[in-house]
Amino acid sequence: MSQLLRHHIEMVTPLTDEEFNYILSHFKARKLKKHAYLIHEDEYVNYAYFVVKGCLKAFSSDSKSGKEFIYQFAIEGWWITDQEAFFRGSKSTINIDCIENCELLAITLSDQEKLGKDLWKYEHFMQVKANWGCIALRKRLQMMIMGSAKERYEQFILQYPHLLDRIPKTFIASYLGMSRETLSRLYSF
Amino acid sequence: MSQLLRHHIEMVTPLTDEEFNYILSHFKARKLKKHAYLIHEDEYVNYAYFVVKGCLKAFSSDSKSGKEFIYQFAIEGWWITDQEAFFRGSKSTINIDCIENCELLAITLSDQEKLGKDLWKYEHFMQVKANWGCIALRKRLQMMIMGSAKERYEQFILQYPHLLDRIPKTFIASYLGMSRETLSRLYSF
DNA sequence: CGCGCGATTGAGTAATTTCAAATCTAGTGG
DNA sequence: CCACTAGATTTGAAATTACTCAATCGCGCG
Repeated sequence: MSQLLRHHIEMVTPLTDEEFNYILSHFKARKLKKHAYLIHEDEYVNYAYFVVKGCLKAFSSDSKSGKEFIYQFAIEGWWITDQEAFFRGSKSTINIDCIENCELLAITLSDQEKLGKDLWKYEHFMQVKANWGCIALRKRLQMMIMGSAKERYEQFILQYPHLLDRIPKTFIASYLGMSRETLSRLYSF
Repeated sequence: MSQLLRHHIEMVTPLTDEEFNYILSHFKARKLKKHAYLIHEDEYVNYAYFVVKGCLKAFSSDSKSGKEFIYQFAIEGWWITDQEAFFRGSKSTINIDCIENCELLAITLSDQEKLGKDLWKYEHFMQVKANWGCIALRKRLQMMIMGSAKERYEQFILQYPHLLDRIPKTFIASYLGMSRETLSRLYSF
Protein backbone atom coordinates (compact mmCIF):
# COMPACT_ATOMS: atom_id res chain seq x y z
CA MET A 1 0.00 0.00 0.00
CA SER A 2 2.86 2.38 0.69
CA GLN A 3 3.91 1.62 -2.87
CA LEU A 4 1.36 4.19 -3.90
CA LEU A 5 3.35 6.87 -2.09
CA ARG A 6 6.57 5.67 -3.63
CA HIS A 7 5.07 5.69 -7.06
CA HIS A 8 3.75 9.15 -6.41
CA ILE A 9 7.10 10.62 -5.41
CA GLU A 10 8.84 8.85 -8.24
CA MET A 11 6.74 10.77 -10.73
CA VAL A 12 9.10 13.58 -9.79
CA THR A 13 12.34 11.81 -9.02
CA PRO A 14 13.51 8.18 -8.73
CA LEU A 15 14.35 6.83 -5.26
CA THR A 16 16.50 4.04 -3.93
CA ASP A 17 14.88 1.55 -1.55
CA GLU A 18 16.89 3.08 1.22
CA GLU A 19 15.71 6.59 0.45
CA PHE A 20 12.10 5.56 0.22
CA ASN A 21 12.19 3.64 3.47
CA TYR A 22 13.76 6.62 5.15
CA ILE A 23 10.98 8.84 3.83
CA LEU A 24 8.28 6.36 4.77
CA SER A 25 9.58 6.11 8.32
CA HIS A 26 8.43 9.69 8.89
CA PHE A 27 4.82 8.90 8.12
CA LYS A 28 2.20 7.55 10.46
CA ALA A 29 -0.67 5.43 9.18
CA ARG A 30 -4.16 6.52 10.08
CA LYS A 31 -7.61 5.08 9.40
CA LEU A 32 -10.90 6.90 9.50
CA LYS A 33 -14.49 5.91 8.97
CA LYS A 34 -16.95 7.50 6.61
CA HIS A 35 -18.27 10.82 7.96
CA ALA A 36 -15.35 11.19 10.39
CA TYR A 37 -13.57 14.55 10.50
CA LEU A 38 -9.90 14.68 9.67
CA ILE A 39 -9.49 18.39 10.27
CA HIS A 40 -11.85 20.64 12.12
CA GLU A 41 -12.28 24.38 11.91
CA ASP A 42 -10.55 26.38 14.65
CA GLU A 43 -8.19 23.57 15.57
CA TYR A 44 -4.50 23.32 14.89
CA VAL A 45 -3.39 21.31 11.90
CA ASN A 46 -0.54 19.03 12.82
CA TYR A 47 -0.37 16.87 9.73
CA ALA A 48 -0.45 16.80 5.99
CA TYR A 49 -2.09 13.65 4.66
CA PHE A 50 -1.47 11.42 1.70
CA VAL A 51 -4.51 9.37 0.73
CA VAL A 52 -3.81 5.65 0.37
CA LYS A 53 -7.45 4.63 0.15
CA GLY A 54 -10.79 6.38 0.27
CA CYS A 55 -12.22 9.75 -0.56
CA LEU A 56 -12.37 13.04 1.36
CA LYS A 57 -13.54 16.57 0.89
CA ALA A 58 -12.12 19.84 2.18
CA PHE A 59 -14.65 22.59 2.65
CA SER A 60 -15.26 25.81 4.43
CA SER A 61 -18.68 26.92 5.51
CA ASP A 62 -19.62 30.55 5.43
CA SER A 63 -21.20 31.28 8.79
CA LYS A 64 -23.26 34.10 7.32
CA SER A 65 -24.94 32.39 4.38
CA GLY A 66 -24.56 28.90 5.76
CA LYS A 67 -23.29 27.75 2.40
CA GLU A 68 -20.47 25.31 1.88
CA PHE A 69 -17.60 25.81 -0.48
CA ILE A 70 -15.76 22.62 -1.33
CA TYR A 71 -12.31 23.55 -2.36
CA GLN A 72 -10.89 20.10 -2.85
CA PHE A 73 -11.65 16.43 -3.14
CA ALA A 74 -8.94 13.87 -2.52
CA ILE A 75 -8.79 10.21 -3.49
CA GLU A 76 -5.99 7.65 -3.71
CA GLY A 77 -2.71 9.29 -4.61
CA TRP A 78 -3.72 12.82 -3.59
CA TRP A 79 -2.61 14.99 -0.70
CA ILE A 80 -4.92 16.88 1.56
CA THR A 81 -4.61 19.26 4.49
CA ASP A 82 -5.29 22.87 5.34
CA GLN A 83 -2.14 24.05 3.66
CA GLU A 84 -2.15 27.50 5.17
CA ALA A 85 -2.73 26.38 8.74
CA PHE A 86 -0.27 23.52 8.34
CA PHE A 87 2.53 25.76 7.09
CA ARG A 88 1.92 28.69 9.38
CA GLY A 89 1.08 26.63 12.44
CA SER A 90 -2.17 28.51 12.75
CA LYS A 91 -5.70 27.30 13.38
CA SER A 92 -7.61 25.79 10.53
CA THR A 93 -10.27 27.79 8.72
CA ILE A 94 -11.63 24.74 6.94
CA ASN A 95 -12.99 21.28 7.61
CA ILE A 96 -12.00 18.00 6.04
CA ASP A 97 -14.17 14.93 6.35
CA CYS A 98 -14.36 11.46 4.87
CA ILE A 99 -16.79 10.67 2.08
CA GLU A 100 -15.71 7.03 2.37
CA ASN A 101 -13.71 4.97 4.86
CA CYS A 102 -10.14 6.18 4.51
CA GLU A 103 -6.56 5.09 4.97
CA LEU A 104 -4.03 7.88 5.16
CA LEU A 105 -0.34 8.51 5.68
CA ALA A 106 0.32 11.49 7.91
CA ILE A 107 3.42 13.65 8.28
CA THR A 108 4.13 16.59 10.57
CA LEU A 109 5.57 19.87 9.40
CA SER A 110 8.78 19.39 11.33
CA ASP A 111 9.29 15.92 9.89
CA GLN A 112 8.63 17.25 6.45
CA GLU A 113 11.18 20.00 6.94
CA LYS A 114 13.65 17.53 8.31
CA LEU A 115 13.15 15.25 5.32
CA GLY A 116 13.67 18.17 2.98
CA LYS A 117 16.95 19.05 4.65
CA ASP A 118 18.25 15.49 4.83
CA LEU A 119 17.24 14.56 1.34
CA TRP A 120 17.47 17.10 -1.46
CA LYS A 121 15.18 14.90 -3.55
CA TYR A 122 12.39 15.34 -1.06
CA GLU A 123 12.73 19.10 -1.00
CA HIS A 124 12.66 19.02 -4.78
CA PHE A 125 9.62 16.79 -4.76
CA MET A 126 7.77 19.26 -2.55
CA GLN A 127 8.74 22.12 -4.80
CA VAL A 128 7.50 20.41 -7.93
CA LYS A 129 4.33 19.24 -6.26
CA ALA A 130 3.54 22.76 -5.08
CA ASN A 131 4.12 24.10 -8.55
CA TRP A 132 1.78 21.56 -10.09
CA GLY A 133 -0.75 22.58 -7.50
CA CYS A 134 -0.48 26.21 -8.56
CA ILE A 135 -0.92 25.31 -12.20
CA ALA A 136 -4.02 23.25 -11.46
CA LEU A 137 -5.50 25.97 -9.28
CA ARG A 138 -4.92 28.56 -11.96
CA LYS A 139 -6.81 26.45 -14.47
CA ARG A 140 -9.65 25.92 -12.08
CA LEU A 141 -9.81 29.63 -11.33
CA GLN A 142 -9.97 30.44 -15.02
CA MET A 143 -12.70 27.89 -15.63
CA MET A 144 -14.63 29.28 -12.68
CA ILE A 145 -14.44 32.85 -13.91
CA MET A 146 -14.76 32.31 -17.62
CA GLY A 147 -16.99 29.27 -17.98
CA SER A 148 -20.76 28.98 -17.65
CA ALA A 149 -22.22 26.43 -15.24
CA LYS A 150 -22.56 23.98 -18.09
CA GLU A 151 -18.99 24.42 -19.29
CA ARG A 152 -17.67 23.96 -15.78
CA TYR A 153 -19.57 20.73 -15.38
CA GLU A 154 -18.48 19.37 -18.76
CA GLN A 155 -14.90 20.18 -17.94
CA PHE A 156 -15.24 18.38 -14.62
CA ILE A 157 -16.56 15.26 -16.34
CA LEU A 158 -13.61 15.28 -18.71
CA GLN A 159 -11.09 15.84 -15.95
CA TYR A 160 -12.44 13.60 -13.21
CA PRO A 161 -14.75 11.00 -14.79
CA HIS A 162 -13.96 8.53 -12.00
CA LEU A 163 -15.23 10.94 -9.33
CA LEU A 164 -18.69 11.21 -10.86
CA ASP A 165 -20.06 7.99 -9.41
CA ARG A 166 -18.12 8.22 -6.19
CA ILE A 167 -19.24 11.61 -4.96
CA PRO A 168 -22.79 12.88 -4.37
CA LYS A 169 -23.90 15.47 -6.90
CA THR A 170 -24.55 17.94 -4.10
CA PHE A 171 -20.84 18.02 -3.36
CA ILE A 172 -19.88 18.28 -6.99
CA ALA A 173 -22.19 21.26 -7.38
CA SER A 174 -20.56 22.92 -4.42
CA TYR A 175 -17.11 22.22 -5.82
CA LEU A 176 -18.16 23.76 -9.12
CA GLY A 177 -19.61 26.84 -7.45
CA MET A 178 -23.25 26.34 -8.37
CA SER A 179 -26.39 25.26 -6.57
CA ARG A 180 -27.35 21.59 -6.70
CA GLU A 181 -30.52 22.55 -8.53
CA THR A 182 -28.57 24.20 -11.31
CA LEU A 183 -26.31 21.19 -11.64
CA SER A 184 -29.30 18.91 -11.77
CA ARG A 185 -30.83 20.91 -14.61
CA LEU A 186 -27.67 20.68 -16.67
CA TYR A 187 -27.97 17.04 -17.57
CA SER A 188 -31.70 17.03 -18.22
CA PHE A 189 -30.70 18.01 -21.75
CA MET B 1 17.94 47.51 -7.34
CA SER B 2 18.88 43.84 -7.10
CA GLN B 3 18.53 44.36 -3.35
CA LEU B 4 14.84 43.89 -3.91
CA LEU B 5 15.45 40.34 -5.08
CA ARG B 6 17.73 39.65 -2.15
CA HIS B 7 15.22 40.99 0.28
CA HIS B 8 12.57 38.88 -1.38
CA ILE B 9 14.49 35.62 -1.06
CA GLU B 10 15.51 36.44 2.47
CA MET B 11 11.89 36.47 3.51
CA VAL B 12 12.32 32.71 3.27
CA THR B 13 15.94 32.17 4.21
CA PRO B 14 18.96 34.36 4.99
CA LEU B 15 21.78 34.48 2.44
CA THR B 16 25.46 35.27 2.59
CA ASP B 17 26.78 37.88 0.14
CA GLU B 18 28.48 35.11 -1.72
CA GLU B 19 25.32 33.07 -2.05
CA PHE B 20 23.29 36.00 -3.21
CA ASN B 21 25.83 37.03 -5.80
CA TYR B 22 25.93 33.50 -7.08
CA ILE B 23 22.15 33.50 -7.41
CA LEU B 24 22.09 36.92 -9.02
CA SER B 25 24.65 35.87 -11.61
CA HIS B 26 22.04 33.56 -13.13
CA PHE B 27 19.63 36.38 -13.85
CA LYS B 28 19.58 38.66 -16.87
CA ALA B 29 18.26 42.20 -16.62
CA ARG B 30 15.56 43.20 -19.06
CA LYS B 31 13.71 46.44 -19.71
CA LEU B 32 10.40 46.86 -21.46
CA LYS B 33 8.25 49.82 -22.36
CA LYS B 34 4.61 50.28 -21.52
CA HIS B 35 2.35 48.19 -23.78
CA ALA B 36 5.21 45.87 -24.77
CA TYR B 37 4.57 42.15 -24.63
CA LEU B 38 6.72 40.02 -22.36
CA ILE B 39 5.10 36.70 -23.25
CA HIS B 40 2.95 36.03 -26.25
CA GLU B 41 0.42 33.28 -26.78
CA ASP B 42 1.64 30.28 -28.80
CA GLU B 43 5.28 31.07 -28.21
CA TYR B 44 7.73 29.23 -26.00
CA VAL B 45 8.39 30.62 -22.55
CA ASN B 46 12.08 30.66 -21.83
CA TYR B 47 12.12 32.74 -18.67
CA ALA B 48 10.50 33.36 -15.35
CA TYR B 49 10.60 37.03 -14.39
CA PHE B 50 11.06 38.90 -11.15
CA VAL B 51 9.70 42.44 -11.28
CA VAL B 52 12.17 45.08 -10.12
CA LYS B 53 10.12 48.02 -11.31
CA GLY B 54 6.84 48.56 -13.09
CA CYS B 55 3.55 46.76 -13.46
CA LEU B 56 2.39 43.96 -15.73
CA LYS B 57 -0.68 41.86 -16.33
CA ALA B 58 -1.01 38.24 -17.37
CA PHE B 59 -4.17 37.41 -19.27
CA SER B 60 -5.69 34.91 -21.58
CA SER B 61 -8.26 35.84 -24.17
CA ASP B 62 -11.03 33.46 -25.01
CA SER B 63 -11.11 33.30 -28.79
CA LYS B 64 -14.80 32.44 -28.76
CA SER B 65 -16.23 35.20 -26.64
CA GLY B 66 -13.39 37.63 -27.21
CA LYS B 67 -13.27 38.28 -23.48
CA GLU B 68 -10.13 38.70 -21.46
CA PHE B 69 -9.42 36.98 -18.18
CA ILE B 70 -6.65 38.60 -16.19
CA TYR B 71 -5.23 35.99 -13.94
CA GLN B 72 -2.46 38.01 -12.39
CA PHE B 73 -1.00 41.45 -11.92
CA ALA B 74 2.62 41.85 -10.94
CA ILE B 75 4.44 44.83 -9.44
CA GLU B 76 7.75 45.32 -7.68
CA GLY B 77 8.73 42.23 -5.73
CA TRP B 78 6.44 39.82 -7.59
CA TRP B 79 7.19 37.01 -10.03
CA ILE B 80 5.45 36.52 -13.31
CA THR B 81 5.55 34.02 -16.15
CA ASP B 82 3.35 31.39 -17.74
CA GLN B 83 4.16 28.87 -15.06
CA GLU B 84 2.82 25.87 -16.91
CA ALA B 85 4.58 26.60 -20.20
CA PHE B 86 7.77 27.54 -18.39
CA PHE B 87 7.91 24.30 -16.41
CA ARG B 88 6.77 21.98 -19.14
CA GLY B 89 8.69 23.68 -21.94
CA SER B 90 5.45 24.00 -23.86
CA LYS B 91 3.95 26.93 -25.75
CA SER B 92 2.26 29.64 -23.78
CA THR B 93 -1.50 29.83 -23.59
CA ILE B 94 -1.46 33.31 -22.13
CA ASN B 95 -0.13 36.80 -22.79
CA ILE B 96 1.77 39.09 -20.49
CA ASP B 97 2.16 42.77 -21.24
CA CYS B 98 3.39 45.86 -19.48
CA ILE B 99 0.96 48.30 -17.91
CA GLU B 100 3.93 50.57 -17.16
CA ASN B 101 7.58 50.72 -18.21
CA CYS B 102 9.23 47.73 -16.58
CA GLU B 103 12.55 46.47 -15.31
CA LEU B 104 12.80 42.73 -14.84
CA LEU B 105 15.22 40.02 -13.81
CA ALA B 106 14.93 36.92 -15.96
CA ILE B 107 16.01 33.36 -15.29
CA THR B 108 15.78 30.26 -17.47
CA LEU B 109 14.40 26.95 -16.29
CA SER B 110 17.74 25.21 -16.59
CA ASP B 111 19.48 27.92 -14.57
CA GLN B 112 16.78 27.72 -11.97
CA GLU B 113 17.18 23.96 -11.73
CA LYS B 114 20.92 24.34 -11.56
CA LEU B 115 20.61 26.89 -8.76
CA GLY B 116 18.32 24.56 -6.88
CA LYS B 117 20.80 21.73 -7.09
CA ASP B 118 23.83 23.82 -6.19
CA LEU B 119 22.16 25.64 -3.34
CA TRP B 120 19.69 23.87 -1.12
CA LYS B 121 18.45 27.25 0.08
CA TYR B 122 17.31 28.15 -3.39
CA GLU B 123 15.41 24.91 -3.85
CA HIS B 124 13.80 25.57 -0.51
CA PHE B 125 12.97 29.12 -1.48
CA MET B 126 11.21 27.86 -4.60
CA GLN B 127 9.29 25.33 -2.59
CA VAL B 128 8.07 27.87 -0.07
CA LYS B 129 7.24 30.41 -2.76
CA ALA B 130 5.16 27.85 -4.66
CA ASN B 131 3.31 26.94 -1.49
CA TRP B 132 2.50 30.57 -0.76
CA GLY B 133 1.25 30.84 -4.30
CA CYS B 134 -1.10 27.91 -3.76
CA ILE B 135 -2.43 29.42 -0.58
CA ALA B 136 -3.10 32.75 -2.26
CA LEU B 137 -4.78 31.10 -5.23
CA ARG B 138 -7.00 29.06 -2.96
CA LYS B 139 -8.17 32.21 -1.23
CA ARG B 140 -8.84 33.94 -4.49
CA LEU B 141 -10.77 30.94 -5.75
CA GLN B 142 -12.89 30.92 -2.65
CA MET B 143 -13.62 34.63 -2.89
CA MET B 144 -14.51 34.20 -6.54
CA ILE B 145 -16.94 31.38 -5.89
CA MET B 146 -18.45 32.53 -2.63
CA GLY B 147 -18.39 36.31 -2.86
CA SER B 148 -20.73 38.64 -4.71
CA ALA B 149 -19.27 41.20 -7.10
CA LYS B 150 -19.34 43.76 -4.33
CA GLU B 151 -17.60 41.53 -1.81
CA ARG B 152 -14.90 40.64 -4.31
CA TYR B 153 -14.21 44.29 -4.99
CA GLU B 154 -14.13 45.22 -1.32
CA GLN B 155 -11.74 42.38 -0.64
CA PHE B 156 -9.54 43.57 -3.49
CA ILE B 157 -9.40 47.07 -2.05
CA LEU B 158 -8.35 45.69 1.32
CA GLN B 159 -5.74 43.41 -0.14
CA TYR B 160 -4.22 45.60 -2.82
CA PRO B 161 -5.00 49.24 -2.02
CA HIS B 162 -1.86 50.39 -3.80
CA LEU B 163 -2.98 48.81 -7.09
CA LEU B 164 -6.20 50.80 -7.22
CA ASP B 165 -4.70 53.98 -8.61
CA ARG B 166 -2.09 52.24 -10.70
CA ILE B 167 -4.29 49.99 -12.78
CA PRO B 168 -7.24 50.97 -15.01
CA LYS B 169 -10.59 49.90 -13.61
CA THR B 170 -11.26 47.88 -16.74
CA PHE B 171 -8.42 45.55 -15.86
CA ILE B 172 -9.43 45.29 -12.25
CA ALA B 173 -12.93 44.29 -13.33
CA SER B 174 -11.49 41.58 -15.53
CA TYR B 175 -9.27 40.35 -12.71
CA LEU B 176 -12.31 40.17 -10.44
CA GLY B 177 -14.36 38.32 -13.01
CA MET B 178 -16.98 40.96 -13.65
CA SER B 179 -17.80 43.44 -16.43
CA ARG B 180 -16.42 46.95 -16.15
CA GLU B 181 -20.00 48.27 -15.98
CA THR B 182 -20.75 46.15 -12.95
CA LEU B 183 -17.59 47.30 -11.23
CA SER B 184 -18.43 50.90 -12.00
CA ARG B 185 -21.86 50.57 -10.41
CA LEU B 186 -20.39 49.16 -7.19
CA TYR B 187 -18.93 52.39 -5.95
CA SER B 188 -21.83 54.64 -6.94
CA PHE B 189 -23.29 53.72 -3.57
C1' DC C 1 -9.59 72.50 -30.14
C1' DG C 2 -10.66 67.96 -31.01
C1' DC C 3 -9.50 63.10 -30.71
C1' DG C 4 -9.61 58.88 -28.20
C1' DC C 5 -9.70 56.13 -24.30
C1' DG C 6 -11.55 55.05 -19.97
C1' DA C 7 -15.44 55.49 -16.99
C1' DT C 8 -20.32 56.01 -16.19
C1' DT C 9 -25.33 55.46 -16.77
C1' DG C 10 -29.74 53.40 -18.45
C1' DA C 11 -32.71 49.80 -20.12
C1' DG C 12 -33.62 45.31 -21.35
C1' DT C 13 -32.00 40.42 -21.07
C1' DA C 14 -29.91 36.08 -19.73
C1' DA C 15 -28.10 33.02 -16.32
C1' DT C 16 -28.41 31.34 -11.94
C1' DT C 17 -30.32 31.34 -7.26
C1' DT C 18 -33.85 30.68 -3.91
C1' DC C 19 -37.67 28.59 -1.93
C1' DA C 20 -40.95 25.02 -1.91
C1' DA C 21 -42.62 20.69 -3.03
C1' DA C 22 -42.38 16.22 -5.10
C1' DT C 23 -39.69 12.10 -6.15
C1' DC C 24 -36.32 8.77 -5.85
C1' DT C 25 -32.96 5.57 -3.51
C1' DA C 26 -30.21 2.93 -0.45
C1' DG C 27 -29.84 1.12 3.91
C1' DT C 28 -32.19 -0.49 8.39
C1' DG C 29 -34.91 -3.05 11.43
C1' DG C 30 -38.71 -6.07 11.82
C1' DC D 1 -38.71 -9.72 1.92
C1' DC D 2 -41.10 -5.44 3.07
C1' DA D 3 -42.07 -1.03 5.10
C1' DC D 4 -39.85 3.01 6.63
C1' DT D 5 -36.76 6.81 6.90
C1' DA D 6 -33.03 9.93 5.88
C1' DG D 7 -30.53 11.69 2.42
C1' DA D 8 -30.06 12.84 -2.37
C1' DT D 9 -32.11 14.40 -6.61
C1' DT D 10 -35.37 16.58 -9.48
C1' DT D 11 -38.78 19.98 -10.93
C1' DG D 12 -41.39 24.40 -11.01
C1' DA D 13 -41.96 29.30 -10.44
C1' DA D 14 -40.46 33.69 -8.77
C1' DA D 15 -36.67 36.65 -7.59
C1' DT D 16 -31.97 38.30 -8.06
C1' DT D 17 -27.63 39.28 -9.86
C1' DA D 18 -24.79 40.50 -13.28
C1' DC D 19 -24.34 41.00 -18.39
C1' DT D 20 -24.95 43.18 -22.86
C1' DC D 21 -25.61 46.87 -25.77
C1' DA D 22 -25.92 51.60 -26.54
C1' DA D 23 -25.33 56.24 -25.42
C1' DT D 24 -23.01 59.76 -22.84
C1' DC D 25 -19.57 61.91 -20.15
C1' DG D 26 -14.81 63.46 -18.72
C1' DC D 27 -10.24 64.25 -19.27
C1' DG D 28 -5.43 64.18 -20.84
C1' DC D 29 -2.61 64.89 -24.74
C1' DG D 30 -1.06 66.17 -29.23
